[in-house]
Amino acid sequence: MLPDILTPKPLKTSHAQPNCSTCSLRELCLPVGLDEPEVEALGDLVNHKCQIKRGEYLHRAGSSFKSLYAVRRGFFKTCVLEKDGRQQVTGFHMTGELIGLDAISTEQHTCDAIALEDSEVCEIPFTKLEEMGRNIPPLMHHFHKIMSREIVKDHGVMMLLGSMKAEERLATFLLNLSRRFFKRGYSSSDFILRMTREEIGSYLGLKLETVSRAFSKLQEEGIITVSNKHIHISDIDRLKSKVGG
Amino acid sequence: MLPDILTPKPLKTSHAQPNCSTCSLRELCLPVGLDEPEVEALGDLVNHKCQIKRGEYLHRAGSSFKSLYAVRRGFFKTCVLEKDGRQQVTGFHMTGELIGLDAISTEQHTCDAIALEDSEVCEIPFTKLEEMGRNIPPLMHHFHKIMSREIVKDHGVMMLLGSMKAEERLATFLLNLSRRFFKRGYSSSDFILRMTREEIGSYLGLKLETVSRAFSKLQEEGIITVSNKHIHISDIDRLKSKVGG
DNA sequence: CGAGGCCTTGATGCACCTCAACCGACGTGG
DNA sequence: CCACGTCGGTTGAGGTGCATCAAGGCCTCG
Repeated sequence: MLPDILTPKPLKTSHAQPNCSTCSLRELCLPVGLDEPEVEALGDLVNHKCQIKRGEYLHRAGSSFKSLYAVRRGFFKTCVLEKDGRQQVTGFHMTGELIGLDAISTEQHTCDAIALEDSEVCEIPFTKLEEMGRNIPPLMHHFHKIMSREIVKDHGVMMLLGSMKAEERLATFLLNLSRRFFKRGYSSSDFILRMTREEIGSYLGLKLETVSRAFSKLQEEGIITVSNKHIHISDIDRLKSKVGG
Repeated sequence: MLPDILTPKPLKTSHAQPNCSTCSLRELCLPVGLDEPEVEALGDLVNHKCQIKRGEYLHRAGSSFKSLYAVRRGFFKTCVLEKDGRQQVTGFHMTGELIGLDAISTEQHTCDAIALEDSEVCEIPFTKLEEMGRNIPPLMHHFHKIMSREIVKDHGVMMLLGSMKAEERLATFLLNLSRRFFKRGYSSSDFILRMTREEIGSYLGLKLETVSRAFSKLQEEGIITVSNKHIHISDIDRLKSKVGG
Protein backbone atom coordinates (compact mmCIF):
# COMPACT_ATOMS: atom_id res chain seq x y z
CA MET A 1 0.00 0.00 0.00
CA LEU A 2 2.75 2.43 0.90
CA PRO A 3 5.35 3.31 -1.69
CA ASP A 4 8.80 1.84 -1.30
CA ILE A 5 10.05 2.99 2.03
CA LEU A 6 13.73 3.59 1.78
CA THR A 7 16.00 4.91 4.46
CA PRO A 8 14.44 8.17 5.52
CA LYS A 9 17.48 10.00 6.82
CA PRO A 10 20.13 11.32 6.80
CA LEU A 11 19.43 13.44 3.80
CA LYS A 12 22.07 13.78 1.18
CA THR A 13 23.03 17.40 1.08
CA SER A 14 24.89 19.38 -1.49
CA HIS A 15 26.63 22.66 -0.90
CA ALA A 16 26.62 23.55 -4.57
CA GLN A 17 25.81 27.10 -3.50
CA PRO A 18 22.09 27.47 -3.73
CA ASN A 19 21.37 30.95 -4.85
CA CYS A 20 17.97 32.53 -4.66
CA SER A 21 19.13 35.40 -6.87
CA THR A 22 19.59 33.22 -9.89
CA CYS A 23 16.97 30.60 -9.09
CA SER A 24 14.40 30.26 -11.81
CA LEU A 25 11.74 29.63 -9.18
CA ARG A 26 12.31 32.93 -7.54
CA GLU A 27 8.95 34.29 -8.56
CA LEU A 28 7.10 31.26 -7.25
CA CYS A 29 8.95 30.83 -4.01
CA LEU A 30 9.76 32.81 -0.92
CA PRO A 31 11.66 35.75 -2.47
CA VAL A 32 8.67 37.11 -4.39
CA GLY A 33 8.82 40.88 -4.47
CA LEU A 34 12.09 41.30 -2.65
CA ASP A 35 14.90 43.61 -3.73
CA GLU A 36 18.24 42.26 -4.79
CA PRO A 37 20.15 42.65 -1.50
CA GLU A 38 17.26 41.06 0.35
CA VAL A 39 17.22 38.10 -1.97
CA GLU A 40 20.92 37.67 -1.45
CA ALA A 41 20.47 37.65 2.29
CA LEU A 42 17.84 35.00 1.86
CA GLY A 43 20.23 33.02 -0.29
CA ASP A 44 22.72 32.98 2.57
CA LEU A 45 20.04 31.66 4.85
CA VAL A 46 19.22 28.72 2.63
CA ASN A 47 22.38 26.95 3.46
CA HIS A 48 21.99 23.77 1.58
CA LYS A 49 19.91 21.73 -0.76
CA CYS A 50 18.87 18.12 -0.28
CA GLN A 51 18.39 15.46 -2.89
CA ILE A 52 15.44 13.19 -2.19
CA LYS A 53 14.92 10.12 -4.30
CA ARG A 54 11.54 8.84 -5.36
CA GLY A 55 9.85 7.08 -2.46
CA GLU A 56 12.06 8.64 0.19
CA TYR A 57 10.77 10.66 3.10
CA LEU A 58 11.57 14.33 3.42
CA HIS A 59 10.24 14.12 6.95
CA ARG A 60 7.96 11.92 8.99
CA ALA A 61 5.05 12.75 11.25
CA GLY A 62 6.36 13.25 14.75
CA SER A 63 9.89 14.18 13.77
CA SER A 64 11.12 17.43 15.21
CA PHE A 65 10.78 20.59 13.22
CA LYS A 66 13.79 22.70 12.39
CA SER A 67 13.34 23.84 8.83
CA LEU A 68 10.86 24.52 6.12
CA TYR A 69 11.60 23.05 2.74
CA ALA A 70 11.13 24.73 -0.60
CA VAL A 71 10.70 22.31 -3.46
CA ARG A 72 13.34 23.16 -6.03
CA ARG A 73 12.72 20.28 -8.35
CA GLY A 74 10.40 17.30 -8.20
CA PHE A 75 7.08 16.45 -6.63
CA PHE A 76 5.96 15.55 -3.11
CA LYS A 77 2.91 14.34 -1.31
CA THR A 78 2.15 15.00 2.32
CA CYS A 79 -0.09 12.65 4.23
CA VAL A 80 -1.34 12.08 7.73
CA LEU A 81 -1.91 8.69 9.28
CA GLU A 82 -4.81 7.92 11.54
CA LYS A 83 -4.34 5.61 14.46
CA ASP A 84 -6.42 2.93 12.79
CA GLY A 85 -4.12 2.90 9.79
CA ARG A 86 -6.18 4.96 7.39
CA GLN A 87 -4.04 7.51 5.65
CA GLN A 88 -5.13 10.70 4.01
CA VAL A 89 -3.11 12.68 1.51
CA THR A 90 -3.29 16.32 2.58
CA GLY A 91 -1.47 17.84 -0.35
CA PHE A 92 0.72 17.57 -3.41
CA HIS A 93 3.64 19.94 -3.68
CA MET A 94 5.54 21.03 -6.72
CA THR A 95 8.45 23.32 -7.47
CA GLY A 96 8.47 26.62 -5.64
CA GLU A 97 6.08 25.45 -2.95
CA LEU A 98 6.85 25.33 0.74
CA ILE A 99 6.55 22.18 2.83
CA GLY A 100 6.40 22.05 6.61
CA LEU A 101 4.15 24.95 7.56
CA ASP A 102 2.02 22.63 9.65
CA ALA A 103 4.94 21.83 11.92
CA ILE A 104 5.49 25.34 13.26
CA SER A 105 2.64 25.02 15.72
CA THR A 106 3.98 22.11 17.75
CA GLU A 107 7.56 22.05 16.52
CA GLN A 108 6.87 18.55 15.30
CA HIS A 109 5.87 17.53 11.84
CA THR A 110 2.24 16.46 11.76
CA CYS A 111 2.49 14.60 8.48
CA ASP A 112 4.78 12.53 6.34
CA ALA A 113 6.30 14.17 3.27
CA ILE A 114 7.28 11.73 0.57
CA ALA A 115 8.91 12.36 -2.80
CA LEU A 116 6.87 11.06 -5.72
CA GLU A 117 9.80 11.53 -8.07
CA ASP A 118 13.47 12.29 -7.66
CA SER A 119 13.46 15.71 -6.10
CA GLU A 120 15.53 18.46 -4.63
CA VAL A 121 14.60 20.84 -1.84
CA CYS A 122 16.12 23.93 -0.28
CA GLU A 123 16.26 23.72 3.47
CA ILE A 124 15.21 26.92 5.20
CA PRO A 125 16.04 26.96 8.93
CA PHE A 126 12.96 28.41 10.49
CA THR A 127 14.48 30.34 13.37
CA LYS A 128 16.84 32.00 10.93
CA LEU A 129 13.91 32.85 8.69
CA GLU A 130 12.15 34.51 11.61
CA GLU A 131 15.30 36.42 12.52
CA MET A 132 15.78 37.62 9.00
CA GLY A 133 12.12 38.53 8.71
CA ARG A 134 12.61 41.02 11.53
CA ASN A 135 15.09 42.96 9.41
CA ILE A 136 13.31 42.49 6.10
CA PRO A 137 9.63 43.30 6.61
CA PRO A 138 8.62 42.44 3.04
CA LEU A 139 10.05 38.96 3.53
CA MET A 140 8.05 38.47 6.70
CA HIS A 141 4.94 39.84 5.11
CA HIS A 142 5.32 37.57 2.13
CA PHE A 143 5.79 34.62 4.42
CA HIS A 144 2.53 35.49 6.13
CA LYS A 145 0.85 35.57 2.77
CA ILE A 146 2.17 32.13 1.97
CA MET A 147 0.80 30.71 5.22
CA SER A 148 -2.49 32.42 4.62
CA ARG A 149 -2.64 31.05 1.10
CA GLU A 150 -2.19 27.58 2.53
CA ILE A 151 -5.23 28.15 4.73
CA VAL A 152 -7.28 29.37 1.79
CA LYS A 153 -6.21 26.36 -0.23
CA ASP A 154 -7.27 24.05 2.57
CA HIS A 155 -10.66 25.72 2.73
CA GLY A 156 -11.00 25.02 -0.97
CA VAL A 157 -10.29 21.37 -0.36
CA MET A 158 -12.80 21.32 2.48
CA MET A 159 -15.39 22.72 0.11
CA LEU A 160 -14.49 20.09 -2.43
CA LEU A 161 -14.68 17.25 0.07
CA GLY A 162 -17.79 18.58 1.71
CA SER A 163 -20.01 19.29 -1.21
CA MET A 164 -18.78 17.99 -4.55
CA LYS A 165 -19.51 14.79 -6.41
CA ALA A 166 -16.75 12.52 -7.64
CA GLU A 167 -16.59 13.93 -11.14
CA GLU A 168 -16.55 17.51 -9.91
CA ARG A 169 -13.76 16.69 -7.52
CA LEU A 170 -11.62 15.16 -10.21
CA ALA A 171 -12.30 18.04 -12.61
CA THR A 172 -11.34 20.54 -9.91
CA PHE A 173 -8.19 18.57 -9.20
CA LEU A 174 -7.15 18.43 -12.85
CA LEU A 175 -7.80 22.12 -13.36
CA ASN A 176 -5.74 22.92 -10.31
CA LEU A 177 -2.83 20.83 -11.55
CA SER A 178 -3.17 22.34 -15.00
CA ARG A 179 -2.92 25.86 -13.65
CA ARG A 180 0.04 25.05 -11.46
CA PHE A 181 1.94 23.41 -14.33
CA PHE A 182 1.18 26.38 -16.53
CA LYS A 183 2.56 28.81 -13.97
CA ARG A 184 5.80 26.86 -14.02
CA GLY A 185 6.15 27.07 -17.76
CA TYR A 186 4.82 23.65 -18.60
CA SER A 187 1.87 22.78 -20.76
CA SER A 188 -1.47 23.31 -19.10
CA SER A 189 -3.11 20.70 -21.30
CA ASP A 190 -0.60 17.86 -21.25
CA PHE A 191 1.03 16.54 -18.16
CA ILE A 192 2.13 13.46 -16.31
CA LEU A 193 0.52 12.58 -13.03
CA ARG A 194 3.17 11.73 -10.48
CA MET A 195 0.75 10.10 -8.10
CA THR A 196 -1.29 6.89 -8.24
CA ARG A 197 -5.05 6.66 -8.51
CA GLU A 198 -5.09 5.65 -4.89
CA GLU A 199 -3.23 8.79 -3.84
CA ILE A 200 -5.55 10.96 -5.90
CA GLY A 201 -8.47 9.20 -4.30
CA SER A 202 -7.11 9.71 -0.84
CA TYR A 203 -6.67 13.41 -1.51
CA LEU A 204 -10.16 13.73 -3.00
CA GLY A 205 -11.94 11.56 -0.48
CA LEU A 206 -12.70 8.83 -3.02
CA LYS A 207 -11.71 5.21 -3.58
CA LEU A 208 -9.28 4.48 -6.35
CA GLU A 209 -11.92 2.67 -8.39
CA THR A 210 -14.11 5.75 -8.30
CA VAL A 211 -11.22 7.89 -9.47
CA SER A 212 -10.58 5.48 -12.30
CA ARG A 213 -14.22 5.51 -13.33
CA ALA A 214 -14.33 9.30 -13.24
CA PHE A 215 -11.28 9.43 -15.52
CA SER A 216 -12.98 7.02 -17.90
CA LYS A 217 -16.16 9.03 -17.89
CA LEU A 218 -14.37 12.30 -18.69
CA GLN A 219 -12.57 10.48 -21.47
CA GLU A 220 -15.77 9.03 -22.93
CA GLU A 221 -17.19 12.53 -23.00
CA GLY A 222 -14.22 13.69 -25.04
CA ILE A 223 -13.05 16.16 -22.42
CA ILE A 224 -9.73 14.54 -21.61
CA THR A 225 -7.53 11.74 -22.91
CA VAL A 226 -6.04 9.44 -20.34
CA SER A 227 -3.18 7.12 -21.00
CA ASN A 228 -1.96 5.73 -17.74
CA LYS A 229 -0.43 8.72 -16.00
CA HIS A 230 -0.42 10.95 -19.03
CA ILE A 231 -3.33 13.37 -19.11
CA HIS A 232 -4.32 15.46 -22.08
CA ILE A 233 -7.03 18.04 -21.59
CA SER A 234 -8.75 18.49 -24.93
CA ASP A 235 -11.67 20.65 -23.88
CA ILE A 236 -10.78 22.77 -20.88
CA ASP A 237 -13.99 24.78 -21.05
CA ARG A 238 -16.16 21.72 -20.66
CA LEU A 239 -13.85 20.55 -17.91
CA LYS A 240 -14.42 23.87 -16.15
CA SER A 241 -18.15 23.54 -16.64
CA LYS A 242 -18.00 20.28 -14.69
CA VAL A 243 -17.15 22.07 -11.49
CA GLY A 244 -19.95 24.04 -9.95
CA GLY A 245 -22.11 23.34 -12.96
CA MET B 1 -31.87 29.90 4.39
CA LEU B 2 -29.43 32.53 5.61
CA PRO B 3 -29.88 33.93 9.09
CA ASP B 4 -31.30 37.40 9.40
CA ILE B 5 -29.03 39.62 7.39
CA LEU B 6 -28.80 42.89 9.16
CA THR B 7 -26.72 45.85 8.15
CA PRO B 8 -23.19 44.53 7.98
CA LYS B 9 -21.27 47.74 8.62
CA PRO B 10 -20.32 50.05 10.16
CA LEU B 11 -19.51 48.10 13.27
CA LYS B 12 -20.42 49.53 16.59
CA THR B 13 -17.18 50.15 18.39
CA SER B 14 -16.42 50.82 21.98
CA HIS B 15 -13.33 52.44 23.32
CA ALA B 16 -13.83 51.02 26.75
CA GLN B 17 -10.12 50.43 26.89
CA PRO B 18 -9.53 46.88 25.89
CA ASN B 19 -6.67 45.56 27.89
CA CYS B 20 -4.84 42.38 27.08
CA SER B 21 -3.08 42.44 30.44
CA THR B 22 -6.25 41.87 32.38
CA CYS B 23 -8.16 39.91 29.76
CA SER B 24 -9.26 36.55 31.02
CA LEU B 25 -8.66 35.09 27.57
CA ARG B 26 -5.05 36.02 27.59
CA GLU B 27 -3.85 32.45 27.75
CA LEU B 28 -6.03 31.43 24.81
CA CYS B 29 -5.37 34.36 22.59
CA LEU B 30 -2.47 36.14 20.99
CA PRO B 31 -0.51 37.13 24.11
CA VAL B 32 0.31 33.56 25.14
CA GLY B 33 3.77 33.40 26.62
CA LEU B 34 4.53 37.10 26.48
CA ASP B 35 6.04 39.14 29.29
CA GLU B 36 4.11 41.94 30.93
CA PRO B 37 5.53 44.90 28.97
CA GLU B 38 4.99 43.01 25.75
CA VAL B 39 1.39 42.30 26.59
CA GLU B 40 0.87 45.95 27.36
CA ALA B 41 2.27 46.93 23.99
CA LEU B 42 -0.12 44.50 22.40
CA GLY B 43 -2.95 46.04 24.37
CA ASP B 44 -2.15 49.42 22.84
CA LEU B 45 -2.31 47.87 19.42
CA VAL B 46 -5.78 46.49 19.92
CA ASN B 47 -7.40 49.83 19.71
CA HIS B 48 -10.99 48.95 20.00
CA LYS B 49 -13.57 46.31 20.45
CA CYS B 50 -16.65 45.73 18.35
CA GLN B 51 -20.04 44.47 19.37
CA ILE B 52 -21.63 42.14 16.86
CA LYS B 53 -25.19 41.05 17.32
CA ARG B 54 -26.49 37.61 16.49
CA GLY B 55 -26.91 37.25 12.74
CA GLU B 56 -24.66 40.17 11.86
CA TYR B 57 -21.61 39.94 9.68
CA LEU B 58 -18.16 40.57 11.07
CA HIS B 59 -16.94 40.66 7.50
CA ARG B 60 -18.02 39.45 4.10
CA ALA B 61 -16.16 37.56 1.42
CA GLY B 62 -14.52 40.03 -0.90
CA SER B 63 -14.33 42.89 1.57
CA SER B 64 -10.91 44.36 2.01
CA PHE B 65 -8.68 43.12 4.77
CA LYS B 66 -7.28 45.47 7.38
CA SER B 67 -7.51 43.64 10.66
CA LEU B 68 -7.65 40.30 12.31
CA TYR B 69 -10.33 39.82 14.91
CA ALA B 70 -9.98 38.03 18.21
CA VAL B 71 -13.23 36.73 19.60
CA ARG B 72 -13.61 38.15 23.07
CA ARG B 73 -17.10 36.90 23.74
CA GLY B 74 -19.59 34.98 21.65
CA PHE B 75 -19.51 32.56 18.78
CA PHE B 76 -18.94 32.88 15.03
CA LYS B 77 -19.14 30.80 11.93
CA THR B 78 -17.12 31.41 8.80
CA CYS B 79 -18.40 30.19 5.49
CA VAL B 80 -17.54 30.38 1.83
CA LEU B 81 -20.06 30.64 -0.95
CA GLU B 82 -19.70 28.82 -4.24
CA LYS B 83 -20.80 30.50 -7.40
CA ASP B 84 -23.72 28.14 -7.74
CA GLY B 85 -25.03 29.12 -4.34
CA ARG B 86 -23.85 26.19 -2.30
CA GLN B 87 -22.30 27.37 0.90
CA GLN B 88 -19.84 25.56 3.10
CA VAL B 89 -19.10 26.38 6.70
CA THR B 90 -15.33 26.40 7.08
CA GLY B 91 -15.16 26.88 10.81
CA PHE B 92 -16.73 27.79 14.12
CA HIS B 93 -14.89 30.24 16.30
CA MET B 94 -15.17 30.80 20.00
CA THR B 95 -13.58 33.09 22.57
CA GLY B 96 -9.86 33.59 22.23
CA GLU B 97 -9.74 32.44 18.64
CA LEU B 98 -8.55 34.55 15.72
CA ILE B 99 -10.67 35.24 12.66
CA GLY B 100 -9.37 36.51 9.34
CA LEU B 101 -6.13 34.59 8.79
CA ASP B 102 -7.32 33.53 5.35
CA ALA B 103 -7.48 37.13 4.20
CA ILE B 104 -3.79 37.93 4.56
CA SER B 105 -2.93 36.23 1.30
CA THR B 106 -5.00 38.40 -1.01
CA GLU B 107 -5.83 41.27 1.33
CA GLN B 108 -9.46 40.39 0.81
CA HIS B 109 -11.58 38.23 3.02
CA THR B 110 -12.30 34.91 1.36
CA CYS B 111 -15.25 34.04 3.54
CA ASP B 112 -18.15 35.49 5.44
CA ALA B 113 -17.90 35.66 9.21
CA ILE B 114 -21.25 35.70 10.96
CA ALA B 115 -22.04 35.94 14.66
CA LEU B 116 -24.14 33.02 15.91
CA GLU B 117 -24.82 34.83 19.17
CA ASP B 118 -24.30 38.35 20.44
CA SER B 119 -20.56 38.72 20.39
CA GLU B 120 -17.64 41.02 20.92
CA VAL B 121 -14.34 41.04 19.09
CA CYS B 122 -11.03 42.83 19.48
CA GLU B 123 -9.86 44.36 16.25
CA ILE B 124 -6.15 43.86 15.58
CA PRO B 125 -4.82 46.00 12.72
CA PHE B 126 -2.62 43.64 10.80
CA THR B 127 0.09 46.00 9.63
CA LYS B 128 0.53 47.16 13.20
CA LEU B 129 0.74 43.58 14.34
CA GLU B 130 3.50 42.93 11.84
CA GLU B 131 5.35 46.06 12.92
CA MET B 132 5.13 45.12 16.54
CA GLY B 133 6.18 41.59 15.78
CA ARG B 134 9.47 42.94 14.51
CA ASN B 135 10.26 44.31 17.93
CA ILE B 136 8.78 41.48 19.93
CA PRO B 137 10.04 38.21 18.45
CA PRO B 138 8.02 36.00 20.80
CA LEU B 139 4.85 37.70 19.61
CA MET B 140 5.75 37.07 15.98
CA HIS B 141 6.67 33.50 16.73
CA HIS B 142 3.46 32.88 18.55
CA PHE B 143 1.52 34.36 15.68
CA HIS B 144 3.24 31.93 13.34
CA LYS B 145 2.23 29.11 15.63
CA ILE B 146 -1.37 30.25 15.51
CA MET B 147 -1.37 30.29 11.71
CA SER B 148 0.28 26.91 11.64
CA ARG B 149 -2.27 25.54 14.08
CA GLU B 150 -4.99 26.69 11.74
CA ILE B 151 -3.40 24.68 8.96
CA VAL B 152 -3.18 21.60 11.16
CA LYS B 153 -6.80 22.03 12.17
CA ASP B 154 -7.83 22.23 8.53
CA HIS B 155 -5.92 19.06 7.78
CA GLY B 156 -7.90 17.41 10.54
CA VAL B 157 -11.13 18.51 8.93
CA MET B 158 -9.91 17.26 5.56
CA MET B 159 -9.25 13.90 7.14
CA LEU B 160 -12.72 13.92 8.66
CA LEU B 161 -14.40 14.86 5.40
CA GLY B 162 -12.31 12.51 3.35
CA SER B 163 -12.54 9.32 5.29
CA MET B 164 -15.08 9.29 8.10
CA LYS B 165 -18.65 8.11 8.23
CA ALA B 166 -21.46 10.35 9.44
CA GLU B 167 -21.47 9.10 13.02
CA GLU B 168 -17.69 9.38 13.32
CA ARG B 169 -17.82 12.91 11.99
CA LEU B 170 -20.40 13.99 14.49
CA ALA B 171 -18.57 12.30 17.35
CA THR B 172 -15.35 14.03 16.35
CA PHE B 173 -17.18 17.33 16.16
CA LEU B 174 -18.75 16.95 19.59
CA LEU B 175 -15.47 15.93 21.18
CA ASN B 176 -13.78 18.93 19.63
CA LEU B 177 -16.43 21.28 20.98
CA SER B 178 -16.27 19.59 24.35
CA ARG B 179 -12.54 20.10 24.59
CA ARG B 180 -12.75 23.72 23.54
CA PHE B 181 -15.48 24.50 26.05
CA PHE B 182 -13.47 22.81 28.76
CA LYS B 183 -10.40 24.90 27.98
CA ARG B 184 -12.52 27.99 28.48
CA GLY B 185 -13.72 26.91 31.86
CA TYR B 186 -17.11 25.58 30.82
CA SER B 187 -18.44 22.10 31.26
CA SER B 188 -17.05 19.59 28.83
CA SER B 189 -20.14 17.41 29.12
CA ASP B 190 -22.96 19.94 28.94
CA PHE B 191 -23.20 22.69 26.41
CA ILE B 192 -25.47 24.57 24.10
CA LEU B 193 -24.92 24.35 20.38
CA ARG B 194 -24.99 27.78 18.86
CA MET B 195 -25.39 26.54 15.33
CA THR B 196 -28.22 24.80 13.51
CA ARG B 197 -28.20 21.23 12.25
CA GLU B 198 -27.80 22.60 8.78
CA GLU B 199 -24.67 24.50 9.75
CA ILE B 200 -23.23 21.48 11.46
CA GLY B 201 -24.01 19.47 8.38
CA SER B 202 -22.36 21.97 6.11
CA TYR B 203 -19.24 21.90 8.22
CA LEU B 204 -19.19 18.11 8.36
CA GLY B 205 -20.11 17.52 4.72
CA LEU B 206 -23.51 16.04 5.60
CA LYS B 207 -27.13 16.97 5.08
CA LEU B 208 -29.06 18.23 8.05
CA GLU B 209 -31.25 15.14 8.15
CA THR B 210 -28.18 12.97 8.42
CA VAL B 211 -26.88 15.08 11.29
CA SER B 212 -30.20 14.78 13.03
CA ARG B 213 -30.26 11.02 12.60
CA ALA B 214 -26.71 10.73 13.89
CA PHE B 215 -27.70 12.70 16.99
CA SER B 216 -30.67 10.40 17.51
CA LYS B 217 -28.52 7.32 17.09
CA LEU B 218 -25.96 8.48 19.65
CA GLN B 219 -28.84 9.24 21.99
CA GLU B 220 -30.44 5.82 21.51
CA GLU B 221 -27.11 4.26 22.37
CA GLY B 222 -27.05 6.20 25.62
CA ILE B 223 -23.90 8.09 24.75
CA ILE B 224 -25.40 11.56 24.68
CA THR B 225 -28.65 13.30 25.52
CA VAL B 226 -29.98 15.77 23.01
CA SER B 227 -32.61 18.31 23.78
CA ASN B 228 -32.81 20.77 20.94
CA LYS B 229 -29.52 22.62 21.11
CA HIS B 230 -28.58 21.37 24.52
CA ILE B 231 -26.10 18.49 24.44
CA HIS B 232 -25.18 16.34 27.37
CA ILE B 233 -22.36 13.86 26.93
CA SER B 234 -23.03 11.02 29.31
CA ASP B 235 -20.38 8.56 28.17
CA ILE B 236 -17.40 10.35 26.74
CA ASP B 237 -15.31 7.20 26.46
CA ARG B 238 -17.81 5.52 24.19
CA LEU B 239 -18.08 8.75 22.25
CA LYS B 240 -14.33 8.67 21.79
CA SER B 241 -14.47 5.05 20.72
CA LYS B 242 -16.77 6.10 17.90
CA VAL B 243 -14.01 7.97 16.16
CA GLY B 244 -11.36 5.86 14.53
CA GLY B 245 -12.86 2.78 16.13
C1' DC C 1 9.97 -13.77 -18.83
C1' DG C 2 7.78 -13.71 -14.59
C1' DA C 3 6.11 -11.15 -10.49
C1' DG C 4 4.04 -7.44 -8.57
C1' DG C 5 2.16 -2.95 -8.72
C1' DC C 6 -1.17 -0.24 -10.96
C1' DC C 7 -5.25 0.30 -13.41
C1' DT C 8 -9.83 -0.81 -15.38
C1' DT C 9 -14.30 -2.67 -15.37
C1' DG C 10 -18.35 -5.20 -13.68
C1' DA C 11 -21.74 -6.67 -10.00
C1' DT C 12 -23.67 -5.81 -5.74
C1' DG C 13 -24.67 -3.46 -1.35
C1' DC C 14 -25.10 0.27 1.61
C1' DA C 15 -24.62 4.94 3.53
C1' DC C 16 -26.22 8.96 2.69
C1' DC C 17 -29.21 12.08 -0.09
C1' DT C 18 -33.74 13.47 -1.43
C1' DC C 19 -38.39 14.23 -0.83
C1' DA C 20 -42.02 14.58 2.19
C1' DA C 21 -44.83 14.77 6.33
C1' DC C 22 -45.15 16.22 10.81
C1' DC C 23 -44.02 18.42 15.30
C1' DG C 24 -42.73 21.90 18.65
C1' DA C 25 -40.92 26.49 19.70
C1' DC C 26 -41.29 31.08 18.82
C1' DG C 27 -42.92 35.48 17.23
C1' DT C 28 -46.54 38.36 15.22
C1' DG C 29 -50.73 40.34 14.71
C1' DG C 30 -55.71 40.17 14.80
C1' DC D 1 -55.87 35.50 24.27
C1' DC D 2 -55.48 32.43 20.37
C1' DA D 3 -54.68 31.88 15.24
C1' DC D 4 -51.19 31.70 12.25
C1' DG D 5 -46.83 31.52 9.83
C1' DT D 6 -42.09 30.56 10.07
C1' DC D 7 -38.14 28.17 11.30
C1' DG D 8 -35.61 24.39 13.03
C1' DG D 9 -35.78 19.71 14.03
C1' DT D 10 -37.22 14.76 13.66
C1' DT D 11 -38.53 10.75 11.28
C1' DG D 12 -39.92 7.77 7.40
C1' DA D 13 -39.70 5.91 2.50
C1' DG D 14 -37.36 5.50 -1.51
C1' DG D 15 -33.49 6.51 -4.72
C1' DT D 16 -28.56 6.87 -5.94
C1' DG D 17 -23.69 7.63 -5.91
C1' DC D 18 -20.05 5.68 -4.21
C1' DA D 19 -17.78 1.77 -1.65
C1' DT D 20 -16.89 -2.86 -1.77
C1' DC D 21 -15.69 -7.16 -3.69
C1' DA D 22 -13.90 -9.48 -7.46
C1' DA D 23 -11.69 -10.59 -11.87
C1' DG D 24 -8.70 -9.59 -15.32
C1' DG D 25 -5.36 -6.71 -18.21
C1' DC D 26 -1.37 -3.95 -18.71
C1' DC D 27 2.86 -1.76 -17.75
C1' DT D 28 7.54 -2.01 -15.36
C1' DC D 29 11.47 -3.82 -13.77
C1' DG D 30 14.36 -7.17 -11.86
